[in-house]
Amino acid sequence: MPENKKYDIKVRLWIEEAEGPFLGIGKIWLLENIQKTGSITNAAKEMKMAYRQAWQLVEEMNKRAETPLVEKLLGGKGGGGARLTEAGERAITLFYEIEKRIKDFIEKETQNLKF
Amino acid sequence: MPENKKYDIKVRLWIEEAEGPFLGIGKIWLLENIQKTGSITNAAKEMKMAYRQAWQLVEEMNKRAETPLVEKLLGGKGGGGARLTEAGERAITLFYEIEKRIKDFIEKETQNLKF
DNA sequence: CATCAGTATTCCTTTTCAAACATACTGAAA
DNA sequence: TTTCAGTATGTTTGAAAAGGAATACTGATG
Repeated sequence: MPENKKYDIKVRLWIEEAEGPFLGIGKIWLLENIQKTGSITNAAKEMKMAYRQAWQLVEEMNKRAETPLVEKLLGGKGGGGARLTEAGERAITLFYEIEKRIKDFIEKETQNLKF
Repeated sequence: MPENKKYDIKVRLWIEEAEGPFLGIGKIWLLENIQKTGSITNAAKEMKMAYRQAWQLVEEMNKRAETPLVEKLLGGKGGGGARLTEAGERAITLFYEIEKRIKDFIEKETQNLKF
């Protein structure tokens, strides 16, 4: 009688666009942190990620979405900041919705895997 | 009227086990090539991957499956070789089955994404 | 018109991780 | 008992990505 290890299915999903991967869970987290902190700088700190990279991700998202997901405020009181556009907020919601549907499906459909 | 880019959902799935990721599409391809060529060396060549790495992947798979997926033949005429065990063959089938079910589901469930 | 905090951007260092290299080991068969 | 092709394994190298570090830019506000 074999010792019966436990195996389960993991899945990672992302939105793809003509030029390649467009939006995955990493960028979604970044969006959430921008929403929460009001700036790219603080979002990056929160995630222990370099500002440089966070900024690049935002650039890419904005360029490749039909309409920008993040609105950036330059200069002024507090130096500026960043906040989500409506499209940005919708992106978060939509992503999690899709993810949940898929994960629920997987949980239902796959059990007792053996290798 | 916006230019309507096309977005779709991509998914990558793998089998997870206590110690982490256990079996994804990369290892499945390796299994298939071992099956096809009869050795790790030739499978690796086929995939333009270093023998060393292919061998390590096989080791890992074998250790972490309940029963080895690849049987290795050492020395002898032709130097030996490798072939799939029954468990190895089942792994391939099972993996693709699960993948197909999930991808079909995604295709049905998600269309007209907008960002 | 100086300040200030966040955005924008370049450059350089470090880390990581894959690929390449090198070298034993194995055992059937001639 | 030599050959041979594949397995087994350590070491080295190198390229790409991540991670700082440094610097300029922006504009509301006092």
